[in-house]
Amino acid sequence: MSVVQQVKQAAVKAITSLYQIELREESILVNATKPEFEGDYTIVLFAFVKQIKKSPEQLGNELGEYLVQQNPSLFTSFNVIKGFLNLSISNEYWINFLSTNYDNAQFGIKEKNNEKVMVEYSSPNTNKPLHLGHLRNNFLGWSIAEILKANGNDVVKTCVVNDRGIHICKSMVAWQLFGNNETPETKNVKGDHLVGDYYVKFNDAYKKEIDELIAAGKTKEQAEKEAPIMLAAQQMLVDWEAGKPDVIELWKQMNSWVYAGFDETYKNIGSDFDKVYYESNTYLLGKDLVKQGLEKNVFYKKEDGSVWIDLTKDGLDEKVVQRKDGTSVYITQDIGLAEQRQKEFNAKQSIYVVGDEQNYHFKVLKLICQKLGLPSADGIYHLSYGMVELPTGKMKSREGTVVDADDLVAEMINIARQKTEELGKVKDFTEEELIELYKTIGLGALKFFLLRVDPKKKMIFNPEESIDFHGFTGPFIQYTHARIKSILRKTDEVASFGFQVSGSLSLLEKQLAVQLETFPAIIEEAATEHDPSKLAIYVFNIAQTFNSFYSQHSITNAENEEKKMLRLQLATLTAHTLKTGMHLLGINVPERM
RNA sequence: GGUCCGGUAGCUCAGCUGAAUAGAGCAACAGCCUUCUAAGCUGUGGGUCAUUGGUUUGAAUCCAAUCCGGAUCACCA
Repeated sequence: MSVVQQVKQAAVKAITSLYQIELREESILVNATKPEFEGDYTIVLFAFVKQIKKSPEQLGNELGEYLVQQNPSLFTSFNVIKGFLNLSISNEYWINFLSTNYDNAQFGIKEKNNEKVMVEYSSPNTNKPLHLGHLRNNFLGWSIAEILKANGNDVVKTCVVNDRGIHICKSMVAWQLFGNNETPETKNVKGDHLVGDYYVKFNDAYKKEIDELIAAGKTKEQAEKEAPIMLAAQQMLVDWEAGKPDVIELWKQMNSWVYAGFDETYKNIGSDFDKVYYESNTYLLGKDLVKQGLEKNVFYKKEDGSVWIDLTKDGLDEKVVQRKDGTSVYITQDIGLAEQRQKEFNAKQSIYVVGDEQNYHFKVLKLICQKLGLPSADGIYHLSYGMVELPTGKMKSREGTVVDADDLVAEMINIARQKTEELGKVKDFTEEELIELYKTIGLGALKFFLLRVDPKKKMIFNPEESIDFHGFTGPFIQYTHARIKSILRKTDEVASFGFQVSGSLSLLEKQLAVQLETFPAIIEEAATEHDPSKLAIYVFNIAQTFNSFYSQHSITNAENEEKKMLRLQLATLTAHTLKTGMHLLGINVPERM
């Protein structure tokens, strides 16, 4: 049990027995004591001053006295300042905490609870390569899945590939028109980039045709509708749905190029999935649910045959769920897929990692599923994240302002190489080790940069100012880990030395121990709030505290053997915690750098 | 227009289930490498927490209004 929990429990007991008042543990506010005051944890008394009808000072003194008396192994002393009861936790408690946990590489990871969670993330379109926005999605999705695993859940990672629709047809048409049978092999370019290039070519040609039509006297609207290349794309979609063999073949061909490209990128950035769905297989799902919904009067039919749901009572609008021609819309397949996955996994939570532009969509999806009575409905959670923008505004593929994922990753690795070479600390590394290290650092910097902020906030990425390697960054934490490992490599005493420390802890020794002790609680918080940034901030704080500790205390040349062992334990547990915490963000930590 | 999200140091962000003098990083400035990795550490300066009003013993945090920025409200996905 965590210290904070123990404090709360003890406080509840104390208040009950002193004042005969029943309190819930949650109603007791326990904070870390501010550094300028004496103590480790602080109970804020104002909340129950009224109920108990005593002055905060009196209450604090009575409570403090009782707590110290009843829990001598936990509390050693207390002081009351205004409405704050500051409690000092005993040295023995921290020392005991360290000696029982320091060698546990799994520290912070919870036991399995067999609760199933589905995480859907990445979900790319097959008409263009991944860009910076997708990276935020992938890193978030992967991280939240790992965090939930660490919190005891049984996690299934899924991906829904949008492999059909008008946008794919655009790339196909452009390739037919301008491609000259070009392939990724003949052009020596990744398949997703090749297909993306034709998507751009389509839009260029489309724009040109519109201009020509306008010059010939058409209105802008007419021109947009009548441009031959757009008509060709629309025809291709019709042909695709009709299963026309040559269209299907081209579609399969081009998609296979894209998948080969995606696989390379995913492998590079560390994304993986337990199950991949393709919209070409799932886009017809949900039709039977529309029928059921009509029978249950959840949906209603208009005269023209289209099917709707009225969500005005829920503060939303009316929403179409089936077109008048009987075909389904986007949300219909999401409902169908939700049902299918319910049958497949029976997950308690379904987390959709999707940008905040779809907030409304997911509100509607959850409501509809609830109204249809799908068992998985209440567990639907939209992990909504803000767009990644450039200083100039949003990224626009048509304007060529998109930051390509592969390019960016390569650039980061390149910067990692430059900086590492400048420092010249790894001259004895083999070529393979260097390549590995540059990737670890470059990708670590990028992932940390994208994960350290609250997911729901939009963020600005400035490609001109490259991502920093100092301060609140991935490499800073990696460096701290490497430093510790360097010390531990030089000593193998830790595992064999059974010791008993009796002296007191220095300020920084204790601060580090106190922070390390909260790791399990931080993982739990990140999991319940679906927020990896909590973990990123925590890991940074640990590294910061360790570095201060490191600069003030010698570990291998400590004042005495006891201190040395204590510090080795602190360092070991710090290394484990940094490694685990970074792993949960999808970031590796090197042994040396 | 309706709904939702955001506005905290020059910049990027924590803090937002109310509590002590609002915190980090970057940038600026001043120090610290014959001692475990200086991708580090220490210190200094830097704030009308968008504005106004309210609730409260106590508000960056809760409520209301206003201003600014964004998203969304398709028989698109």
